[in-house]
Amino acid sequence: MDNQLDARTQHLFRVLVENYINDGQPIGSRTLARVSDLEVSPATVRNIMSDLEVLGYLHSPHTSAGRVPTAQGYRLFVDTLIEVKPLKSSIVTGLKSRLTDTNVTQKAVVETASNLLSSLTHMAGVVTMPKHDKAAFRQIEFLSLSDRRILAILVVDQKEVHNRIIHLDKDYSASELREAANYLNDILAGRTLHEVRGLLLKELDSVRQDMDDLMRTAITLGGKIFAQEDSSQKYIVDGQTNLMEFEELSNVDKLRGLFDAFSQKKEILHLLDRCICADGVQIFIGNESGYDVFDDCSVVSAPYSINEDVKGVLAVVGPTRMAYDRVIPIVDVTAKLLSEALNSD
Amino acid sequence: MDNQLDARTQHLFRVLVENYINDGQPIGSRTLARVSDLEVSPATVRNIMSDLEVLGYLHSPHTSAGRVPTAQGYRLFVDTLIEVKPLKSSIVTGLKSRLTDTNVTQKAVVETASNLLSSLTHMAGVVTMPKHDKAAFRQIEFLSLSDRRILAILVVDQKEVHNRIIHLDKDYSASELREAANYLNDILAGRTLHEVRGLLLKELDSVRQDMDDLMRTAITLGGKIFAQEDSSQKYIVDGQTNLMEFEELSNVDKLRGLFDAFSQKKEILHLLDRCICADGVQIFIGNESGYDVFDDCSVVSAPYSINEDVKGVLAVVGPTRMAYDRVIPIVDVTAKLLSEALNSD
DNA sequence: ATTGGCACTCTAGGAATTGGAGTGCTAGGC
DNA sequence: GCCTAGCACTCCAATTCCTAGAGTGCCAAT
Repeated sequence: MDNQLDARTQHLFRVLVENYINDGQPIGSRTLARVSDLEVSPATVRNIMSDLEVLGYLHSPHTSAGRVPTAQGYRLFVDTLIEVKPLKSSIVTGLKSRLTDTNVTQKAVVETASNLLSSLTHMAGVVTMPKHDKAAFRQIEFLSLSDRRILAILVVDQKEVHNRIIHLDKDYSASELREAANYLNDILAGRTLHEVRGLLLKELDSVRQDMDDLMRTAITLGGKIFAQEDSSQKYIVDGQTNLMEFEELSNVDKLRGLFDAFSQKKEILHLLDRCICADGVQIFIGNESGYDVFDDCSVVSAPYSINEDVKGVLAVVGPTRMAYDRVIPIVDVTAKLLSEALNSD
Repeated sequence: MDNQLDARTQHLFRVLVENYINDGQPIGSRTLARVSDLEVSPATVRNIMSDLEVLGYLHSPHTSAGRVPTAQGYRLFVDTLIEVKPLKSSIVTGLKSRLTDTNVTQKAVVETASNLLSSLTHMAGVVTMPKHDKAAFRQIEFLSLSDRRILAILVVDQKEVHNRIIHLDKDYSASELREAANYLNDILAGRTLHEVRGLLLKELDSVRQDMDDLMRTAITLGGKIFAQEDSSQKYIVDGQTNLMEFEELSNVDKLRGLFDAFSQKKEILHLLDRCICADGVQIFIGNESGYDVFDDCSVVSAPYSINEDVKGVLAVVGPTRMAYDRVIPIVDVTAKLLSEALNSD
């Protein structure tokens, strides 16, 4: 395909996309000729638009309705034509101050980020919870409940706390539990959760008579804990309802599909997982994401990291017709600030 | 107002409401005469319907559209005419088994309950998290983070764990923290959180030189922890999107209002708090709740308790035109089973 | 290559029409 | 006095028809 558009064509295309993004109406040749500030007649513009349509960048809803960008058109726009507007520094400062409130848990920070994304963009904000694989084990405690059930409290990194209930085959005394905890704390100190998991699984395999009771107990308990998947919620959404404002999504069925996707989480997580390896802002336009529910949506995402390690992804979800030039820097900056905020722990 | 309707009128009214609930179409006199199994002509039915309209139980959307129940009509129906269908015992068993999975945390049980409510009714299910005021203090641990920040882990009742980060004015050594925790564990053991809060506040007032350092430290830390409001989410919603299916709510603005209410939580919490003192199932029909967002909705709620103390409320939210005879027992039974499930801890 | 002109297409919206559903009223029957 | 049949009336929902407006595509002229 002839990828190089001549300068005038590019200009017209950009003006068209910008205008369409602004007011949502298909743009006709006359309008475009007027707003483009070029001294050309509508007829000329028509020819050019016709070319662009053949190339797959534009599309007519019907014969007499002007043109709108296709997904491919948005892609071209975003990749080569867009002029990203940097955020006002006052906004950046505001974001920063709301994110770096050291008095809150990681989860609260993530919720704030999600909220900021959605309120700045008037679309839906999504932030995945930080991955814990590389997080450092810090401490474990056991508390015995009734009936051979034990509450395990696991502290990770600086301030994340997880608790799980495990069932046991036999009773353990309080002191046994304390000693097992001490033992585990000893041998696991400073390791990453990933290592911890591996270690325990290996040891569990080789539980033999030559271990003393203490070790056996400890390994058994530890194994049970790390065998469980962490069932806590994997991402935080905010501003879902903003999506109801958009006409292109006002079809109740589409909306329902989207909302269900948000609450089932599966598809969205898959999509976001794919963004985690990208370097900066990544954009999925319309069907590019590969998920039907997002057919009329775009997702603008960026990974965030803690101490240089990528730990999660944040994203904005909205209609394909969104103000990319505004959203991209918002996502970009929020990701950076979130990284900073979590780093400082 | 003449409150006693004659038997035939009651019968007709009930049939009308039941039919309207079933298929959502306004009922005309001819239809009603036919389905009511009474040997009366449509004209007679018309007269009766006209009376019911004067009394405020029915309403015509327009001149030639049959009639639908008003909120007051639903109220009459629910209070005096309804025949509640008991749940099949197989369903009850199913509910029970899903709720009494002892391997999970309180929060998970509440989430399950919410999910059951929504999936059984195809409407939205809401369950408040158990109140903790009367919950027993069990144990507290301190973990020092960097920068004079401390992670406090608070175990309540049998298996609820809360963690908070507190800021301090000076550094404490690990052993100081351990001793403070021990001290607090000692003096607070077995008390309710309510008592604990009161106790600490009182002591905090009278922190004087005559206390030793240990006590001062402990009281200060404890005070800081219990001064913070518990910011964890206060209720769990499931099946919001089910509400999109109902034509009477398909107005995007109404739906948006509802969804926003769910995510802001404030109004819904107020409403549910009012139910907490009721004894059994309570129903708010249309504007009875006093909140505009619920104008076209009904809320069917019931409190649940742990060890005889009311700890929370669960509810189903749906359109006023809902199958009360099905929903009421579902809410009722779920509340009882949830109580049981949480009791057994 | 660009432009003006013109015929053509399509849609959104309004006006008019029609059939169906249901009511309210009245007069007559039990 | 209650019930009923009949009838005129009302209103809505769906259909059709029409028109104005917007925009295109093509062609011939520059």
